[in-house]
Amino acid sequence: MTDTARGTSRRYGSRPTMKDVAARAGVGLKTVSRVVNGEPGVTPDTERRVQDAITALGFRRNDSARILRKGRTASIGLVLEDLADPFYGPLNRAVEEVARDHGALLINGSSAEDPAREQELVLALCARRVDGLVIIPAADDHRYLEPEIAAGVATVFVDRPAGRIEADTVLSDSFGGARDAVAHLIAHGHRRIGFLGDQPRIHTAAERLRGYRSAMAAAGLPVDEAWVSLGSTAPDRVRFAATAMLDGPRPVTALFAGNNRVTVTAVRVLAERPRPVALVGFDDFELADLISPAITVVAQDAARLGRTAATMLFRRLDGTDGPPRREEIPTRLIPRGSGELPPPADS
Amino acid sequence: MTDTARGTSRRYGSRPTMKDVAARAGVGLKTVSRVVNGEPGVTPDTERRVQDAITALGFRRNDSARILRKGRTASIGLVLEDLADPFYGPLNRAVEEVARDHGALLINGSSAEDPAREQELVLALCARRVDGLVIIPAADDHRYLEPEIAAGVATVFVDRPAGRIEADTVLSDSFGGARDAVAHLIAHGHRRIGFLGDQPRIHTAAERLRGYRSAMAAAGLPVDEAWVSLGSTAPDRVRFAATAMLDGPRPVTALFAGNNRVTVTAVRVLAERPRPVALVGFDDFELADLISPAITVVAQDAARLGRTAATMLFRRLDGTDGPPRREEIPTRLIPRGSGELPPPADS
DNA sequence: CTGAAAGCGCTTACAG
DNA sequence: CTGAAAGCGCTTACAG
Repeated sequence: MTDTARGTSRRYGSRPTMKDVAARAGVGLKTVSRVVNGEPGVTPDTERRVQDAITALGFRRNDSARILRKGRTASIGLVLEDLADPFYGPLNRAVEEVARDHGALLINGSSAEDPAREQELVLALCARRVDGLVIIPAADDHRYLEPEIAAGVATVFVDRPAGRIEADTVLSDSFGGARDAVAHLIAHGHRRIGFLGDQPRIHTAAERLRGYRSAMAAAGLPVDEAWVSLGSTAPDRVRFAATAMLDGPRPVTALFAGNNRVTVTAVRVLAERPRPVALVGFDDFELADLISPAITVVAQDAARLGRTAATMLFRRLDGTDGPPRREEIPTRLIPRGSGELPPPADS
Repeated sequence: MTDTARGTSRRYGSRPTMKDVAARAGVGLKTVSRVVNGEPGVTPDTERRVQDAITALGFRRNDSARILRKGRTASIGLVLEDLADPFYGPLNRAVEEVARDHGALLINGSSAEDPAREQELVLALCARRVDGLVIIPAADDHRYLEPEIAAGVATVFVDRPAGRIEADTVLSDSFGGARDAVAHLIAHGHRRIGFLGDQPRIHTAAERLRGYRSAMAAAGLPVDEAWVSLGSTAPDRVRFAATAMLDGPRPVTALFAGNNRVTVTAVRVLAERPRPVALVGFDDFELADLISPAITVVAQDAARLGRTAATMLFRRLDGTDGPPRREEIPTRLIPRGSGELPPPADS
């Protein structure tokens, strides 16, 4: 009886619609819509009949259809470098929480640090008509987003700035954090300090290098270019670069590692060496305090980066106008031991 | 001129549609659809006119509308406990990669270990008509999913089994891994071994406890119930429980920690104590080898869990029928030092 | 309080 | 090769 009322529509994979519910309850489509959406103007009796039909048929409103009609999709996209990178976990979670507070779902994906893949993913999200985007960019040219932004897709860049367009941005203070880290090493007596950084086309890597140079210059210390190595964070490359600095003609007595992955490899390299070398790493990581010596770091507040970006996004969606904004999140130096090691007496 | 052709539809926030493109190119709607979807049967000249209109208007196909008509949404949902937990990062990424290979987007969210929130999130995803779901369950009753599964939503549970329904499932071998860990400690001379586990209603926690008991029994060792503590993974609770076992009337000489968060706290507790205590942790974690002593772990292959689950999901979507399947992913004991410490001579 | 008609932006099935 | 009509499952605007 139930099935017949809906014709053949009970076959596996198909779902009842409001039309089916209306037919079963013996009411109009709009009345079902009213009940489903809790709108007023339905008698208790009618409402109950509709509710019964909903339960009997296992109806669940198709939000895709609703979205098509309403305009807003109540979903936002988050594009980051790698969902598996622990640094982005708290950021991801923070964006999710803000989205949830605004009743939105979160679609996310990894760019794998590939500009083409970033663009493909971002445009796929735009085709799905996400209301907004939070992007940790891999590309350095985002002009491809201009038509989308003009069409109303709110966009906020986090962790790294947008390339060749003006957009809302939330960044950590990479320059200041790096400067503080190197100044800290200098204050502990170091004069030859190595910088192990990420690829120079990445904004944060460039900023951290700038902070390194600024601190060295402020202390009147010359920088031997053999002490600066930027490139992939692949362990082999970092290991090679660190070893070259430590065993070169003018060996460094301290290392500043430009991000968490570099720090991890640096820790491994230093653990194998007979004499201690000072180390400060950009980015905090779990158990940094349990390694011996405990690792001094410049900590970023990844959750706050995400929260700030998502909040900015929803503010735009709520109608806040005005020119693109840039917010900077401070970093914090956490001394734990490795950054307070003195240079060797004979250096 | 361009704007006039589309009437007022160029206002901020609105987007051109195929109808707009058709009008501008002077062709029918269906011809635009053909060009946009690369279907055959369009003369090069017509195609060029349509392409020009697309470019001029900044048209991007609305995939939400397309989805409504086509049935499949080309998106899947992933519900896990906490996007910020590093254990789930590789799983998340693996699911994303498989989804991407199948042209699907990934919507994900955290249940925060709250059954109500899991259900709310899962049903929201069903309302969006995701094609399938990968769920790391927080709830222990999933009958709420029965109508959805009957309606064709493919569902795979990972890391923990579904509650009170039959469903495809991918699990790590928690029992075997725990048994191996405890047997390893026994082989190194321990007879009084503590188990620090997660909440007993979590399946993996129960399985690991079962593995602990099995290994003790197999070696003919009695278990003092003061050596078993299950509960929240909050550091304070774990610290309290570990301390009680270590300082009790029959002090343990070794600890088996039931997951990564427990292990981290256990490491901290042991680092503060004068004499070494053996430790094996379930779940590997970064830098476990750099702590002193390096931490012996039972490693799960989280990426493989995710890959297997997502592959199973798309196989169902591709039409594979048959009863629910269960796959078990082996674990691997990695001796690094902490699990090979002998008991104290006077024990 | 209730419902029929039109429309969101596409695709499907069909006819020329 | 091309396009008009119907429909996916909802909501909006309106009329009774």
